[in-house]
Amino acid sequence: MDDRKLEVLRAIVEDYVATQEPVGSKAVAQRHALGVSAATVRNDMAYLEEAGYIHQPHTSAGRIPTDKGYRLFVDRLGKIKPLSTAERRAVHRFLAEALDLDDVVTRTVRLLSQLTHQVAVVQYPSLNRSTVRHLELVALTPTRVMLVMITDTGRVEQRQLELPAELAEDDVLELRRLINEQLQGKPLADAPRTIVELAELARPELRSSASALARVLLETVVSRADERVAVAGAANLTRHTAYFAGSLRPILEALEEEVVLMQLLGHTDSGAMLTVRIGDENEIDDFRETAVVTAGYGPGAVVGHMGVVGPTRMDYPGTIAAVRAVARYVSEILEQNR
Amino acid sequence: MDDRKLEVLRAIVEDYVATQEPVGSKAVAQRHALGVSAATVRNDMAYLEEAGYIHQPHTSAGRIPTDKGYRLFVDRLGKIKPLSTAERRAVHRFLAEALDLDDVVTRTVRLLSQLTHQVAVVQYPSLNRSTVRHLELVALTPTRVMLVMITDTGRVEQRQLELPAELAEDDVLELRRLINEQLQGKPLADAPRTIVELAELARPELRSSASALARVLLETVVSRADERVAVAGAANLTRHTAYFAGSLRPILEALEEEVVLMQLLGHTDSGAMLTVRIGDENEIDDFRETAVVTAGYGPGAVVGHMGVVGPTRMDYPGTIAAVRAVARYVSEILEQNR
DNA sequence: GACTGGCACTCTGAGACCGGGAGTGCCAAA
DNA sequence: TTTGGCACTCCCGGTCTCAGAGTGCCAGTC
Repeated sequence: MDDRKLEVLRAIVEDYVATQEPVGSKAVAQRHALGVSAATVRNDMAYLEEAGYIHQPHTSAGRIPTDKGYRLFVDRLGKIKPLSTAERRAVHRFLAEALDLDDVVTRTVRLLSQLTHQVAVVQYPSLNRSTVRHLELVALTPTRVMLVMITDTGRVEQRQLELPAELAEDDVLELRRLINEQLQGKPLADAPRTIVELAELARPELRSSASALARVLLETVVSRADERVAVAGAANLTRHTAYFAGSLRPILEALEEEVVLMQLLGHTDSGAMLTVRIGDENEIDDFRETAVVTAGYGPGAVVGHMGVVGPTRMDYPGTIAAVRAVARYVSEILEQNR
Repeated sequence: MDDRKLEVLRAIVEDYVATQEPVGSKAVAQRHALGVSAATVRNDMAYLEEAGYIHQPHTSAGRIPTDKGYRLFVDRLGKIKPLSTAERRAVHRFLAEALDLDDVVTRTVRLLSQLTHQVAVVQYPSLNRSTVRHLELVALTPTRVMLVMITDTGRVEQRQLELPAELAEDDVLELRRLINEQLQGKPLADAPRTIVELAELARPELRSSASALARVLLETVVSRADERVAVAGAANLTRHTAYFAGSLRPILEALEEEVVLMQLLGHTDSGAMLTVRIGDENEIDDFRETAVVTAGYGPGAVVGHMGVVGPTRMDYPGTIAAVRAVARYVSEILEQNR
């Protein structure tokens, strides 16, 4: 395809994103100093439409990019526009103040939504990809203990459980020592194997308690594993109220379903640090009219994902830059806290 | 005021809530076997309008209740309609499965929003009204500890802090003993006084660490105190999209502001177990077009609030019944777990 | 005095109609 | 390959009309 045709496509995408209105040949020829007349642009547009990159809502209207058009724009045309230094500084300052992981996640999700004016979604560091830093047992009553697990990413999970037998103070300490010996420093993905052996290693008197513990640990690691997600900026969806028309409700509903959000963030192109999914590329039906920009984050390896959801007619260069910058900085913070 | 006039008002409220359209004299006379003609109803309506309970969007339209009209309805006319036994059983079953407090709150807020088809808001048990069950110190590194606080309502707060000096294992145990001695079983509202004395009670070598701990404890108790709130069912707002017209965004935004939500739940009529605030009765501007139904909950004394937010044209009897039932059952659960 | 049927009046909302304007496709010429 | 010109299409916003719903008021009845 012609270089100029690509320029025309870029012009259409940029103008449409800016004005929210179909853009005509005349506007393109005038505003984007292509050095050709509107008639020429019309020819190019006819080609682009034929090829499926743009379409007309009706005869005698301007053109609108299709999903395929946005895709081409993102892949080849959009020059990522880096954040302004002021923005960059604000991001750093805001995130640096975070006290602990919860705080980091909460601040991140707010920041992302404000920066992009879209809905932001941040996954807590996946337990599967973390290692155990420490396990603590707190006796609440003789038969009730609280299990606290702290990972290298700073995530803290806590569960309470009822024990089959009363435990003395020393017993608690022994169990604590035992589970820490078995799990400390180990990646949680490998934990299930180790956990099942726990009961056997305990003194006979502690067997039943140890296996109760093991059961809860397994549950925490396996079933609850990735479920935590933070969302912010849902109000931004109303900016595009015309766009989403009647379909606002299903999106709001989907945003409250952790499972759905995990899918949304999860399907990342292996390898790529940043993924953009546009319209029909989303496998979840409710998001067929949206674009999703996600990035992995983590100290070294990826331990979680974050991203934003908006209309396909979004400012891709700006959004991509914001998501990437924030993901990188959060990774740095996790690195430091390790 | 005439008994029949009240009946007319009830009819208008009920029909308007059901149909979302202004209701005329004929409809009232026909559907609500009042035994009088439409003309008579018209006279009553003229009176009700004069008195400010209803109004006409324009001449030649039916009548719509005003905030004042809803208020009268709620105070004197709406017979609370109890939940069906099926619903009641579902509530019990769903909440009984909760594993810990987080789970209770999450389930409660979902339940409320599903039961009422509105946005539900649930405050975590206020720290100010809880007592300390246990405090735990977990050494993460020689100079970093995690402080875990567990209250009688099952709420768990955890914070990490950097210490000014290295601590030996015994030191940690001693500090733990110290803070537990000082705080265990005490209401957190009284805690600040006790906390400031902490440092003085510690051995000289531990003073600096103890005061760092005290500082974090104070922060947790005072500034973070009531800030936790859970929200669900925002998607339900779109049901009333016509009603909220352009004002959907501010409401969505307000729902993400914990401070605002706390105000919304906080201003409860002293004494009353259940509060209904209609339209202008809400002190927060963004909620001037909504109705808010809130109830306190807690084992014995009130430790937190929950409620729903919806359009003033809501099903008050049903909503009130649902909020009350759920609040009661959550209170029971907290009672059991105490 | 309270209620009722009748009637004239008002106002909205939906549909029909219309003209301007934006944008197109195509063609012949450069 | 590009361009200016031109006929054509279709939306959008405005005006107009009309039926329908609902009212207020009045005079008559119980």
